[in-house]
Amino acid sequence: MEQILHVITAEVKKAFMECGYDEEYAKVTLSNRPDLCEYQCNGAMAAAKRYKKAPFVIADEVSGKLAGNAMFASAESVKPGFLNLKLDNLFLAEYLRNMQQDQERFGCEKAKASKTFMIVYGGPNVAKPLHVGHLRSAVIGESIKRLGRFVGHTMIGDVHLGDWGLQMGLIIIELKARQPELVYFNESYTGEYPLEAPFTISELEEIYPTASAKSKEDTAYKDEAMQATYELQHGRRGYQALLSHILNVSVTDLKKNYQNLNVDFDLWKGESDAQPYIPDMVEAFRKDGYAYISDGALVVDVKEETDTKEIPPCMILKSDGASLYNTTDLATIVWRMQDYHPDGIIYVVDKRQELYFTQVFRCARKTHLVKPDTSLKFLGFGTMNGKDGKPFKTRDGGIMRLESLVSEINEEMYQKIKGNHTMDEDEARETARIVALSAMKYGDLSNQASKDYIFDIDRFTSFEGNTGPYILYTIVRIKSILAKYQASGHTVEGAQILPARSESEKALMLELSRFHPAIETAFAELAPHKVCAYIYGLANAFNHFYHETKILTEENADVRAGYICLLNLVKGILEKCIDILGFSAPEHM
RNA sequence: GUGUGUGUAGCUCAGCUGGAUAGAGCACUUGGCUACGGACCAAGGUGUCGGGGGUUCGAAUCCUCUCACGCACGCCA
Repeated sequence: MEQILHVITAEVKKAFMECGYDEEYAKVTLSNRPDLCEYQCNGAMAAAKRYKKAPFVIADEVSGKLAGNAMFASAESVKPGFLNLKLDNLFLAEYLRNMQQDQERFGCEKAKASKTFMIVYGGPNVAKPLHVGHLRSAVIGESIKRLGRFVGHTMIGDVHLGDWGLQMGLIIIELKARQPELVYFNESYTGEYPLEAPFTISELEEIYPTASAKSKEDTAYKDEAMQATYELQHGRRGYQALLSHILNVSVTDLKKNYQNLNVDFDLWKGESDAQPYIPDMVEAFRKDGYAYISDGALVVDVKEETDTKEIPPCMILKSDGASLYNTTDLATIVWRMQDYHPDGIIYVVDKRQELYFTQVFRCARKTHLVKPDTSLKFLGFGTMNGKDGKPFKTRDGGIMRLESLVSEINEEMYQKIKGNHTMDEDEARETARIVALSAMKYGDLSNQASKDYIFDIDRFTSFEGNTGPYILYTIVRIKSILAKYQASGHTVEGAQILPARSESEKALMLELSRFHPAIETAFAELAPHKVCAYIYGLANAFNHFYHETKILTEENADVRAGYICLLNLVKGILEKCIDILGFSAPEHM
């Protein structure tokens, strides 16, 4: 269905034209003075110059045309030249009834041109546990993916594993030092390798840091690791078998961890999947004259005349002929285009990599890895800081594992929930987990992604203010009222949303009608925080209404049923929005 | 050095892309429990929007200069 703002604008445009003014001045926006009106149009002031009339005169003429229009309760012109609009209660109620017809999308139309986007987020490394630095990418990426799907696009999420490079060589030689007798290290072995991995995930997580530390002190050890990396990348059988063990063990563990965050990926591709595409791609760069040797390395120039700063060339091969991060990322674009033909690729990555990605994007365009109309979007996010404003660390200054952070919040939430209700231990634990996830995700998503933000457990887990738990609490409260209504034997059969009977009800209904534009701009700007801002406003409007209105004890059965219909819509939209944000509400809390 | 981002109430953050008196939450003060879930609601005051200049009917928002801090700048990922 048409957005309410468009419906109103169309009506105001008509009035402008009937008065002899260009319809471009009839731009209607949400009021920034809710005490005066609900919607406003400032076009008269802009039109004043062109028509050489006082703005007030123009606004007056237009408001005269709108007088008596069934859409508006009032349309008045004010001082300098504002046009202040209030909606008719019946018009608004009918609009909401239409929204309610559609319990899936609430009348929100799908994008006219449905596109396919690949969204790259997560970015974990194999053999290394997830740490707090991985949280934002996962949380933001997941919500953008869901937002895009709701808006009507095909979103393909790819985790993009870090499974290539020196880290693999390090693991291999450390494993060799510990268990030299394993067949993987026997070069003359030609048989099948065991199906079972020679290590567990926790061993793996201990092996890597140990090897990494050794390599920093022992250059011979590091050389050996580099040699192993080289051999792995050039097809040594035993090492490749080890790589697939490492991958299997890691991915199984990663899936479990992401599942706890309600994050899932369509593709579990990694850097290693891009390797087969590198030789041909590099050869083509050479042949087509894009790549040349500079200081021994193979590079592609990516500067543009409009640059305010010298953009260094995009390096394709190091002077020793080895590939690097850039090479892998470009080759990844090759298979993405070849296998999925996306209209765009969205990278949800730490914002510090912005320069690097502009190089990659320009290189991909210049060398025609992507079509001219394929969008390459860098969605850079800021750092997650502790309460001291510095990057989030454990108490002793180390890097905190994501698992530890999650269980800390779960515990914090459990302490708040237990004992408050007639919930058994298991239910309380599960509820705490659900609410804690909302606290963590909402705490992150309610900030602009591109900015650094302060991760404050006490604030995020609070049930008051602009927090996840507050939103969930509002939903749970509505569920409780609806359940009571049903239990009392009443039904909403044949009932519908009625025109507002109070200020707070009208305000609530206006918030509901803003659902479509809120979602659409959130996706257009890749800004989940706008969804948060919307539901916070909606939850506030509901609580305000709830506080002033007797719902279940309302004596008029029609009015009562109308309230229930309204509550159903509020609940439906809140639940849809938190689903888009990537969390859910419990039954009780 | 070059580029880039940030700077809004004591704290944490919004500000619909130029509009009316700059908004929320936390904290603080006060009031409201016959609980449709009080984990809530209502009321109260707090600002040189980092600073100066400019553009215009009108600027937190656009331009310019400037200060502070962060970040990035070819063989790491």
